[in-house]
Amino acid sequence: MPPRTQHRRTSISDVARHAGVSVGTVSNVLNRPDRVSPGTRKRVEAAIAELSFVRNGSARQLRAGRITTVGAIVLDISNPFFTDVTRGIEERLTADDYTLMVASSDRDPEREARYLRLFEEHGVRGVMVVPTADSIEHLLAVRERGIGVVLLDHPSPVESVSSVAVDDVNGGAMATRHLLDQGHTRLAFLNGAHSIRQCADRLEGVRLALAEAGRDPDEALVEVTVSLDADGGEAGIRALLDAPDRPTAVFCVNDLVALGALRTLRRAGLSVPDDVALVGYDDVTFAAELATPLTSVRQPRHELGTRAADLMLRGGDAPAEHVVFQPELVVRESSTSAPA
Amino acid sequence: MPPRTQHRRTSISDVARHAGVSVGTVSNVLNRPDRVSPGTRKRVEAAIAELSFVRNGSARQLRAGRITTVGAIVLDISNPFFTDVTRGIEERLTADDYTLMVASSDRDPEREARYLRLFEEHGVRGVMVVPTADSIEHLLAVRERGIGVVLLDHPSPVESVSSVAVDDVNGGAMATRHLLDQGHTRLAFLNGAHSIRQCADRLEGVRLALAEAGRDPDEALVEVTVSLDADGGEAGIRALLDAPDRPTAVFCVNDLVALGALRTLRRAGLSVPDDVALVGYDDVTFAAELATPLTSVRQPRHELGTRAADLMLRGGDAPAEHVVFQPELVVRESSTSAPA
DNA sequence: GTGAAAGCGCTAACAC
DNA sequence: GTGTTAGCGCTTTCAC
Repeated sequence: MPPRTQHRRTSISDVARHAGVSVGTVSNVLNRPDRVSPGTRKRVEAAIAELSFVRNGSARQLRAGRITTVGAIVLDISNPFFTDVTRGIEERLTADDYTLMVASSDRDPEREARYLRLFEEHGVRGVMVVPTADSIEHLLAVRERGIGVVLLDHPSPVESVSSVAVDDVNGGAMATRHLLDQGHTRLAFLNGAHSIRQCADRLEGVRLALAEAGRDPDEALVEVTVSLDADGGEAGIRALLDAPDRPTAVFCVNDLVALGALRTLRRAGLSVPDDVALVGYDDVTFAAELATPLTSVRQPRHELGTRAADLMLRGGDAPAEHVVFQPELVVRESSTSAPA
Repeated sequence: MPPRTQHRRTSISDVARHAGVSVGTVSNVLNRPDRVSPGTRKRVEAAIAELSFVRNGSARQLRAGRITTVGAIVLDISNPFFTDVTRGIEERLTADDYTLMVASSDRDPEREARYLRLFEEHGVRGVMVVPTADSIEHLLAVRERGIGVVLLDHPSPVESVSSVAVDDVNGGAMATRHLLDQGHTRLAFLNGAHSIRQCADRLEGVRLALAEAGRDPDEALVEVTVSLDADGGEAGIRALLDAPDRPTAVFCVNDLVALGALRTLRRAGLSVPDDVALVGYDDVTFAAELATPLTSVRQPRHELGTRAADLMLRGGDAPAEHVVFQPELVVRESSTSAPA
């Protein structure tokens, strides 16, 4: 049976009494030690230690409005992309002694709204959000109430809200140009639903690069809509294998999809890259570690986070900024042979 | 220039004034709506909407002591294992309308202590901690102050502190027995530092299984100490390849290490599993998706989290519990041919 | 350098 | 059913 003594938490006045000083003095020791004479300070510090006093953050925040907490809402915390972004945020915040509360919306606008309210109740100084929907009305409302808002991995639709994003159009274009450079003419794109901004943008980039090369996107490209995981990649490749005019190159909207695609191609007896070239997106940890290392579009995940936190920590009166990072194509074996 | 109006947050008394009622009534609408007549309730709700009022959580908590926040400190939030554990925790907490604050200690006892204090200041009801060190003195101190403590992925060294863990000794033994069953006689174990409890335990399991089979662990086993990532696996295999008596089976302390091992074996022209059988640990998402699907020891990550949250949410006077889950061996191609 | 006291926004106990 | 009010623990003037 644990001795979980449920007595009242020891408060600043307990410490004051124990040290024979006033609560104001204890508060000074805690917040402006230089204002207190060394003697009393020692005494108060001893009392704090003896009673193992821990400040009540709620009271502190209620009184002082001193807010050192920031919230972040990402689409899916188990996605390595967002994990790395989060770490970037945390690293930057820690440097300024801020704390981060993270939540995952799981692409559900209701969950996003729920966490948003929760963070607001907890008096966060600001929130960094990967929006689930294109509308950011609700975020503007939050901002009206004096809470900082930074859009994560999403370009801002309005001038007044800061944002940090990666150029997905260019990412799609880079991947496509690379495949065209390798001599491929029939391309497939395993993509997610166009309602997901990243997917729509990457498609736009693909079409752009095709047009650039003088190809008609409607002819040179087969787009297959799949779920954003390995099963999606498997289904996508199955659909392509059955088609009469098999593409020689497949671009996948993320690395998990590419993983499923790779597996399925191999099982079908096709060689990557000799029969089919493959390019993924995100450059997750294991992309380089696969039996056939995967060419992938790398995004500056960590920097995305640190930069977002940067924008968050600037004063509320600083003008909004819209940062757009450029992705980088990491070429590996999965795309570097000439097509058969 | 954002209109970040820094005026005072609208409070419950603003709402009361706007609706022409008292603060008590507004509070009642918020907390016990049934106590309020439908007419006034409507009016108050309208005022809340119009002023877009959001409750001040600090004041609420300060007054009511109503604590619905729980903290979790894991070793490394970017490790898929801990991500899944965290999701399990969150899921369970959400069901009871609790909120989770997550932090990553990065195996640094100082960071652990820092977050522990922070959580305590924020008045969390309890903390779930994967301890960085074997000592849990500091956690006992926290518990003394009325805060619940549950050890995560770590068996409790004391009866009075609840814990949730997975049997790593058995996990190591299962993997080893499987390899022995396949006819292997010369085994290697790519392991981490023994100061990490999981590593020490898994080694114990390996030796146990060898002894069980009548083998002398010191003879039948080569242990190589590596870093807990893919580079570690690569280095480990390199060391083994140079050895005179190459093992025919390699057990890796986690799947990332196994990934590096797999890659390096292939590059050396060795077939997995025909030349060398391979077993990993954790059964991460991509284990099944590799060109040679990886046999791995699966841990009930999600359940580990939900169970820990369960223990956390029980009343403070419930007796401590020590839950130990059993891992499960997931057999795939990387270990299922007879040795060459 | 130190103490006294006001009050942050809220909930709950108690009047009416 | 609704209003009034006392604090929760803290920071911060403002006296002394």
